[in-house]
Amino acid sequence: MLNNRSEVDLDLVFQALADRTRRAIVARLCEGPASVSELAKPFPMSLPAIVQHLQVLETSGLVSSEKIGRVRTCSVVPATVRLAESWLGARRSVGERRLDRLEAFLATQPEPKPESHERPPTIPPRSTP
Amino acid sequence: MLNNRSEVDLDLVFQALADRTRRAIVARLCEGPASVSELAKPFPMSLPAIVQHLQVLETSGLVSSEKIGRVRTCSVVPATVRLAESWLGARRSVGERRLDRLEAFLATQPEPKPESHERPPTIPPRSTP
DNA sequence: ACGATTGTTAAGCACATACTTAAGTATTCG
DNA sequence: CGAATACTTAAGTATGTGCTTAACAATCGT
Repeated sequence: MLNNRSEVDLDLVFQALADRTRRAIVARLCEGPASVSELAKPFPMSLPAIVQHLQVLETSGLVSSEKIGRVRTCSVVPATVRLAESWLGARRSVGERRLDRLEAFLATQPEPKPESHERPPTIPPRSTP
Repeated sequence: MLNNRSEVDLDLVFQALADRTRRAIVARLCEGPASVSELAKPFPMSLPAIVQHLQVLETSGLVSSEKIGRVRTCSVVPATVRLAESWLGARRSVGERRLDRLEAFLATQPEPKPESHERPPTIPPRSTP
């Protein structure tokens, strides 16, 4: 039902967030609503490019906008930010459950041989053969 | 500094998450490590396609893997999941600060008697959950 | 009414993505 | 050894993305 819809939405939401410019726009809108040209000002690209980014953001549901007169005012949609955040939170909590189980297991072991468990992302794990 | 690097990483992380199949792989790996063909089993696509998805995930830092013998074992990298989550959390908290400010402002308004026919606020005081 | 401001639409281009099939490489097992 | 297993690599293809420039509204101040 809404599971399917959420999945579709998440595609669009994460896709929208997968761009530095769009993340900057979202960050800016979190400080308060802004017009299109106001949003465009910091970026070294054409205004139509920004409009396209805004379309992506609006299609994803991260941003909403309303045009009054000749100025379109954009705002962030917190619920959508929360949607993405909660997907990640759900994954993390599962991982932590697992980590808890691992720790519980290690607590039963007599020799606490320290192993690194958190590495920087791009560095491959040390092989322990 | 590391800000720049984080931004670059976030591009890759959100891009990696912007695909239903890859999110399902991450979700599966949050339950525990798995081999490539084990990961491929639920999906109606070729094994090379899954390998390509895994490369995207590994490049993003969301997944790490190690090959032992002929089987490659993949695991999730919780720190990277947290990286994405915390970016969203930071945005959300800014938005909530704003909402707090709005609510504080509304609290200072003595008479909610609407005698002006100004355009009513487009965003209601309390957001829908 | 005129011109400046603010945004929109359309077309096009270079490059990236999500697959496919086909063929190859190790590694394990009988 | 030889066959099955578990990937890996390469090449091709269709579609999507992130821009650009050019031309076109609509609205506002004077």
